[in-house]
Amino acid sequence: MTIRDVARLAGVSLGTVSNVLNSPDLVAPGTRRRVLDAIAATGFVRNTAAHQLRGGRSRTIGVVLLDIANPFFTEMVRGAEHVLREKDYVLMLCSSDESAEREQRYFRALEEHRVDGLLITPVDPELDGVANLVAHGIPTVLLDRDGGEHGLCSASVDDARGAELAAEHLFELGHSVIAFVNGPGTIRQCVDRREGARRATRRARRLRASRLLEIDVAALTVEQGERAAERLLALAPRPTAVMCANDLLALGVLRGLTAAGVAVPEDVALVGYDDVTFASMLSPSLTSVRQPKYELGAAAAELLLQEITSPAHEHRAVRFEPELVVRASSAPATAPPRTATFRG
Amino acid sequence: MTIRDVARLAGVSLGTVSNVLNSPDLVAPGTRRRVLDAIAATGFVRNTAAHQLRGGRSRTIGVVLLDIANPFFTEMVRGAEHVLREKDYVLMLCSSDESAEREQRYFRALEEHRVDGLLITPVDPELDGVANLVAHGIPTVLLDRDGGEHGLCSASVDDARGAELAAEHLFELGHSVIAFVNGPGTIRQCVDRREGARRATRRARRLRASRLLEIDVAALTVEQGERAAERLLALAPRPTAVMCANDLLALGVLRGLTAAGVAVPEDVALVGYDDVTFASMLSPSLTSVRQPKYELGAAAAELLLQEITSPAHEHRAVRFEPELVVRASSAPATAPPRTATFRG
DNA sequence: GCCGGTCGATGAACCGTTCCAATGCGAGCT
DNA sequence: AGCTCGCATTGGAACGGTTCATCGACCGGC
Repeated sequence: MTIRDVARLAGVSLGTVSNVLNSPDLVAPGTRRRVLDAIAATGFVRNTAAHQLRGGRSRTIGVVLLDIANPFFTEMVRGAEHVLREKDYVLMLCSSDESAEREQRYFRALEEHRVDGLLITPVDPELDGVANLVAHGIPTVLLDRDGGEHGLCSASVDDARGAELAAEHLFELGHSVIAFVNGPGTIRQCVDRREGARRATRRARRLRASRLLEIDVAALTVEQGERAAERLLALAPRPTAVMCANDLLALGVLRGLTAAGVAVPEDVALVGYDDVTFASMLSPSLTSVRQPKYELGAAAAELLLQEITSPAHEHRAVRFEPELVVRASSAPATAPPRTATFRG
Repeated sequence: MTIRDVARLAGVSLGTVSNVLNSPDLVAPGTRRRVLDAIAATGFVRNTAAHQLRGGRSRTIGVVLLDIANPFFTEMVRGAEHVLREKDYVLMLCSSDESAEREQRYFRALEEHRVDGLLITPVDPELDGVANLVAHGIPTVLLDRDGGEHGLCSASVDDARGAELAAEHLFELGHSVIAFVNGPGTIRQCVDRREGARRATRRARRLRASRLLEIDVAALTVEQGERAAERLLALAPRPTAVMCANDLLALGVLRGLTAAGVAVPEDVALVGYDDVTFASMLSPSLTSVRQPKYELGAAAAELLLQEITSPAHEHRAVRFEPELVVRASSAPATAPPRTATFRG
């Protein structure tokens, strides 16, 4: 069913049908009626490819994520989708699964599809793959990465600030020795969060003796958290509070401590990071740092729309503030600290 | 950068460039070299729209989900993506958010984009919106819905069987009175799971006195689970085992029982459904019914590929078996049943 | 009766690629 | 030399819409 079939049925030229579709006010009401009837009768569906070929936009946005099954990313996608569907955009969603080669393949495919813009969580922190796309003039916005230094639009969260909030919270509760169970330095987020925790510690030290004991683990998993709990119990001085680089680690620590007979929050206060869905469902419910995921995606989409519509465009790196959600797992320090509770 | 620019630079006709791209063996090695060099020099990227217009496929699959932020769906998408990316397909992902109107809008957009096929979790169980697409001849496969009765391909899980497994497991552990905390009858899954639980109960009754106490709640949430726990404790005869229509309910029940001083699994055995990530992380770790989500998506994608490539195609409704994952929350019944443990 | 202007409709060019019939050319055969 | 054959390459039509210059009809004014 083409525009030509519609024209024939309505007894007009194909140009007129096109006008009915694109600028209806140019067409006389009677003719317009007849054409619309013919469209309904034929079940005509406009062909985006032809539209696009003649110089129009593709009404398509490419989204390349590290992992499509990760709720953090999908919540961002949801935010982006809600913004973009208002403008009749459709998302082409690709999961690079953290493979640079696969990412490159997808970039290529999206370029061939002539997407109007791209939302990317890049595999390579140096943005090698992305540079190519930008050089080709495809509007691009980074997700969950600061693109400022590369002159790109981006929407990201201040990870240092999040860890700072967590540490600050624990110091303010009266804890003076805090353990920070952190992931490997190869992960940017871990590096940033360490920086934030240290910053808070430096500030706390001005008020009273304060220490941050850093415990690095190999991965951000529950199992690693359980192992970290064992190491925690052997520490001297023994921390009365623990913060973790993410909620899975925190859950592991919680299990490890509970198994060893250490009560949370009575003996040790615990704070996670990410505020995943189940954080609020644990017993005790977990204090955690929430990232504005939906807003992140929505903001990135807005930036992209701006970049698409206005060619001369000032690149902006939007940075969001994380939020500390205080729940039951973090209680004030008992005075004096009940270090005796630990079984070395 | 078009194929014409490449042709000019290489000093050949545009037909030759097309041949280099599509059937390289038709072109003399020397010429091929020159053309490839020219392609590299110009940075030429093939335009899918033009390709598609000329009669090719769009290499695009539309995926319409109820909720893109729901891990159940995204895990399916991951399975589908892994299959489809091997064939150089890109996914157009749309979240209907359970709105029929929005779903319809997306269907329309995907049709205009001339997707080669569709993967759908339909909003309307009667498939009103989908019928239109099928009539237009767009290959369509249903996800997580049985399409057999509508003559459609589909990949779904046998929900009745899952609940049957759960109930069977509890009866086999020696429990004779089981409570089933189920969601509203407007949700297909809840209806099917009820059916399965009843089936298992009928069978258990042949061996010895067995009862299924059905407790219906308004929604599949943690909060509703907690409320259900209160109702559970007031039941007579008192169940020694509880199965739930999903893991959130189970978590709520767990919290409710624990708060009332009832121990799981010592006093009451507990089984969930879905096996969400945190099910294994709870204390006690939750016995649950796992659905082969990834396989579901992958199978749907395979079916779709078949339907796309072979025009005369026998529609198939693939049905997966769920799997019971036994963990710590379900223990054998103590004999005689320690109903005294309950505080009415 | 002629002119200018407006409104509505027309049709051809164009977008970038694919596909196919046609062409050119050299080798091999009679 | 004339012919056929095969290979490499070419040129142009086609895909389905959009855009725009153009055209025709009609009306009012002089």
